[in-house]
Order: sequence, then structure tokens, then C-alpha cells
Amino acid sequence: MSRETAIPRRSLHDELVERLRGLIVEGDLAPGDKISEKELCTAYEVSRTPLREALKVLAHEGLVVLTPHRGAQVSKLTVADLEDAFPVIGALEALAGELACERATDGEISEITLLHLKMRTAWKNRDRAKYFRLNQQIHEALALAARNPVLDQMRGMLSGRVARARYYANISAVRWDQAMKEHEEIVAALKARDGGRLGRVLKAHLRHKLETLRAVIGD
Amino acid sequence: MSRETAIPRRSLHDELVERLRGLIVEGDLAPGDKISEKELCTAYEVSRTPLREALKVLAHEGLVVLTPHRGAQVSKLTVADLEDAFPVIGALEALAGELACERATDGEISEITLLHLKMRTAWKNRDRAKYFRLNQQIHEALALAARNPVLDQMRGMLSGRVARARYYANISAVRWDQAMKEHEEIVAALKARDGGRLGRVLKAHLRHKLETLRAVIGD
DNA sequence: ACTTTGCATTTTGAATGCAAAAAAGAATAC
DNA sequence: GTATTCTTTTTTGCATTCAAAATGCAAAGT
Repeated sequence: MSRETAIPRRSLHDELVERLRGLIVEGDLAPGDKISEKELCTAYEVSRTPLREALKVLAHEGLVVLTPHRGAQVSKLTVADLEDAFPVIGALEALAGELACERATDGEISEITLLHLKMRTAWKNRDRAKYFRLNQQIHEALALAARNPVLDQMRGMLSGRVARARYYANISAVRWDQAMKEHEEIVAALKARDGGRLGRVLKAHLRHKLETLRAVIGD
Repeated sequence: MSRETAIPRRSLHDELVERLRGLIVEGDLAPGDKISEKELCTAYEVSRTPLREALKVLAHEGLVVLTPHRGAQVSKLTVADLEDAFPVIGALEALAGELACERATDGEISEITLLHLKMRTAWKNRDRAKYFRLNQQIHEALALAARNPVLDQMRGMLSGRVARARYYANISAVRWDQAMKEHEEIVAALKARDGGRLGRVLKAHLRHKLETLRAVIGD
């Protein structure tokens, strides 16, 4: 039996949390899917104990729903969830932006600028996948530059929870252009280290993102 | 086996999460304390499996630290943690305040006003414990009135993590009076349904709270 | 006396086992 | 043919067991 997929070495539940989160966020496990313990156990060749521990954590994170005696399923992503989550993400990112303006090193800022330029070319080439990935990287880098682990943890949790929505949302060309423009502003504000402005821009950016989703999913 | 202290009805791990969180937040388990699985198992008359599941969740929540093969301990509350957490809580509460101004029913507002009045008398009577409890209730009620479960979850997580600090902080009379004044403003802004103002006041309130803690804990 | 090494004990990580609850299926009544 | 109840199977929750890592201790060496 080939052992490629076997877990390398560290605590299994920890590894499993990461892998399962990946499966969910990447859409391999779709919202609403029932999660059979047995199935995953055989898939990853682990016993039920560490798997169950991992599921508990993911449930706490909001990615799966655990109903007693009825097992786990990937949490559905309702419009209401998005409506709730986005303002919170907006507030967190705004704070991250403010802090980043104070604390980011010049190196980090040019790093983010670089990512931004790459993203701009991806946008020009209409390369959705690459654009999306770079977009995420930029927001992560921004959160990192804020040097606030707590903030980063919260943001990561929520954005992971919401990232799945991108499979619903085939962003329109118009909105895409607008988002790109907003990103130009983001970088400009960061370079100017204007925390207040960056915070406002980020908040607006997230708000527009939600509006797009709302329109696409069809409220 | 005697069943009196046994957990009533629902999944054990869930119940355990709550109880252990209580122990930690209430200070019965002090920061830095080693958590022996065996000890807790006998205390609650459960086997290690659900207990371990609970510990995983709490670790994820940041209340305990899990080191592989070395067990769990109650996470310490460093000044750095507080410095990180408070701005985030501030941002979340500010958002909660803004939303509450839009969405709270008149009933909720008068409910909060009532809590506020009770808190004021507790303050007049120098009843720290009652003041603290009412203060927490007010902030919870505010978060509830925002009608955003995601926001509420995040806020609850962080404030639980930080609430333990109150055992360090013997609030000074001066700061106490200032906090009370800020609360007057909070209620005023809420009654006026002035979201922007409430947000700013809450942010400042949290900032001052942090400054107090910083002074009390040292450095 | 202090450090180091080997062994025993303890404690954790993961697997298996068992009982209860739910789901699925079969048989009967209508 | 449908609905209902009863049985069978599956799945989950928890306890127990097994294995490996870590800790404590004691004896030997410096």
C-alpha cells in the first residue's frame, strides 16, 4: 500500500485539523456535505480518536456543525452568515491596517507593494485564480505587518470561514475593476502610512465585497 | 459509581468545555497551572476521551496551551497578550455598538439603561463584585443587541480570554470613576442611537481599560 | 559534591471495544 | 399502494487498552 498520504510526524489531531480545514476551505468538502468519521478515518488511515478531536476544533471554529448522535457536516454558508461575518472582518482588517501603518517595516511595505504589482498583472491578464491567491496574500501580509497575533488569529478564522464563498461568486468584470482600484488605494494609504485612511478604505473594500456576493448569490 | 456529580444531559465534551472555561475564567485554575488529565477525569468522573476533546477546543480558544507529550497548562496572561487583545476587543465592541444603534429594540435599550442604573448604584456603594458583573452584563447586552452572532462569538472568545486579568487589577478609585463616566456616555450615545459616537466611546473605553491594566500589572 | 547514565514510573497520544442512539430496511396492517 | 411498526444495521459517544514519550530517581563515574 502506498504511504504517500500517511501523516508525517507530529500530533495527528493537529495535522488533521489543518488538512480538514484545507478540504473545507478549498471546497473539496462542500457546504452541507455529511462527514463520515469512518470514511475520513480510512482515507487518512487514522483511528477515530484524533479525527474526532479535530472535528471538535473545527466545529468550534464554525467550519463544521456537530449534531449529537447524528455526526458532523460541513457548515452551510448562508447569506446571513456572510452578512454577519463581513462587517466583522471589515472591522478587524481596518484595525490591522491602522496598526500596520504604525508598525510595518519599510521592507514589509515594499513586499506588499510587490504582491500588489503582481496582482495587477494577474488582473490585466484576467487570471482569476492567480488574482485571488495574490489578493489573499496581500491581506495576510497586511495582517502580519500589524504584529498582533490575536488579531491575526481572529481574522484567519473568519476569512477561512468565508473564503469558501468564492466558489459561489464569479466576480463580475465591473466589480473586479473596482476591487483593483480599491487595492491601489490600499497600497497608497499604506505607503503614506495613513492609518485612518487605510482603515476606511479596507472597511469599504470589505463592504463592497459583501455587496457583490449578495448580488451574485441572489439574496 | 455515584452519579450525583455526573454530567446531566448532552455531550460530555461540550459540557466539559464550558466547565473548564468557567474554572479558568473564574480563576479557579490560575494562569500557568498544569492541568493533569487524570486529576480532572476523577474530579468530573469522566474518561479521558471527552476531556481531551475539551482541552483541544480550549487550546484552540487560547485558554490553555498544549505541548506535545507534556500536557496542558492554563495559558499565561502576559502584558503582551493584553496589549494585543484589547485593541481587537475595542474594534469588535465599537462595531457592536454601531450595529446596536441601528438594530436594538427600544426594549433592549431600556433594559441596558436599567443595568446601567443598577451599576451606578453598585459604583456608589463601592461594591466591586456587583459592579464588575453588571459591567460585563451591559457589554454582553450591547453585543446581543447588535444581532450579529459572529461578532458575538468573537467578542465572547476574546473577553473570556482577558476577563481573567481582573484578578490582577484592583481598579483604582480614580479610574473607576472615569469608567463610570464613560459608561454614562455609552448609554447616552445608545439612547440617541448615535452609532458613530458610541463606537468611538467604546473604543476609548477599552483603550483606557488597557491603560489601567498596564499600570497595575507593572511596567 | 556534582554530573551523567540507565532504569522504573508516570503521563500523554492513539487505537480498540462496547453500548446506546439513529438510520435503514423488512414485514405487516390498512 | 401506502403507512406503520418492528427488526437489523450503521454510526456515534464514551471507556478502556496499548504504546511511546517524558519525567523522576538512583547508582556510577568524574
